[in-house]
Amino acid sequence: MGRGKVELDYSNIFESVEFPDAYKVSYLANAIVFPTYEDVRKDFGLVRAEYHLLLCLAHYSELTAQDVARITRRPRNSISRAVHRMLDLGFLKRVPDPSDARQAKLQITNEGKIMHKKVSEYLVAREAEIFSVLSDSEREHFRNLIRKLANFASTLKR
Amino acid sequence: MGRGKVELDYSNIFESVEFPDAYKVSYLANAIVFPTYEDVRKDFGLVRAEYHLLLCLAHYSELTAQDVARITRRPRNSISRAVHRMLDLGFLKRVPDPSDARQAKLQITNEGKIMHKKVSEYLVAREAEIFSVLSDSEREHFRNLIRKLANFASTLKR
DNA sequence: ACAAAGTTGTTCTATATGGAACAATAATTA
DNA sequence: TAATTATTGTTCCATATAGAACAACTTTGT
Repeated sequence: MGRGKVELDYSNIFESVEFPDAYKVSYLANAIVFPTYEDVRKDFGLVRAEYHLLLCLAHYSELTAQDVARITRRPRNSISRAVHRMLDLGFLKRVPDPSDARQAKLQITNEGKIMHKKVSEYLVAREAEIFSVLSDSEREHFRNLIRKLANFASTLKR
Repeated sequence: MGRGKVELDYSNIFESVEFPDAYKVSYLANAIVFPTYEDVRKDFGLVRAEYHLLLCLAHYSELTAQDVARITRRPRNSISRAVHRMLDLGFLKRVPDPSDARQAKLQITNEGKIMHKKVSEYLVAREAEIFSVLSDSEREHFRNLIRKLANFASTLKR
């Protein structure tokens, strides 16, 4: 008896940690959000900032790089790098802003929209999978709560 | 009129995106979770895997590096690197496992506990700040829902 | 009108990170 | 027992990422 390996319960820490709610949000980020970015990189060849660009410009018809940095809370230089690659890939086009020579307006191309559609379909499916553990009414509650949290987060200084 | 810059509503995308729930979880990760790791790095000198080690060993008296990798879902090599640094810093001690020469049992030292306490206090305060937007009953609901999601995430293959 | 301060996008650099391959050991199977 | 397969911890390497500094330009304040 007692010779075999003791199987650790790896989820004890969910309850015993000093900041259990924040810990589980962080855990979800590590377990789901970042692996998902990794999947997008492997399957579609886009790193995080690149996909963020695509996503933003699929939802706002015209943005500057700075806008995207603010929307996604990424550093400007990451977005800058991503813009060049997305231009090269033909997923974005860029037109100088005549009213402000510092900046340029970005738009998504048709190729970009096609890529966005492909990635989105993957992400929609992944969302469905993750949230399948919640009932409809639970999911409705979660939606409202996460909205509050996200809206609050969006007011935090960067 | 109409000459000034138009102020963009950066949170439109919260509702218009194809995967609004997952997007907001991801947004929280980018807006809060990762900046928090960054704060811990700057203020306490510990990178993510290093703090994860400390956290795990503050809650389980003895773990292998592999255990920590599984608990936190970090790659083994990140943990391995972190173990060496934490040993150097005197926050951990390591004893070979006589029953399995491949692995070693890790434990937190008193210095490690002190550091853990400092970082935890910071994270507890941060948690309180973030969740201050929810009422007590909302937070209670959120706690239950995020627990379900985290438990589900913990069953996903890595 | 002029100087000072702020903004945009960029490059350079340092570092955190993850994948792949590896040696040592243990477990499994023939 | 011998051979194969799996596991642990590690090193090496490639890359994603963020900070700092910068030039060009715009806005603000005097």
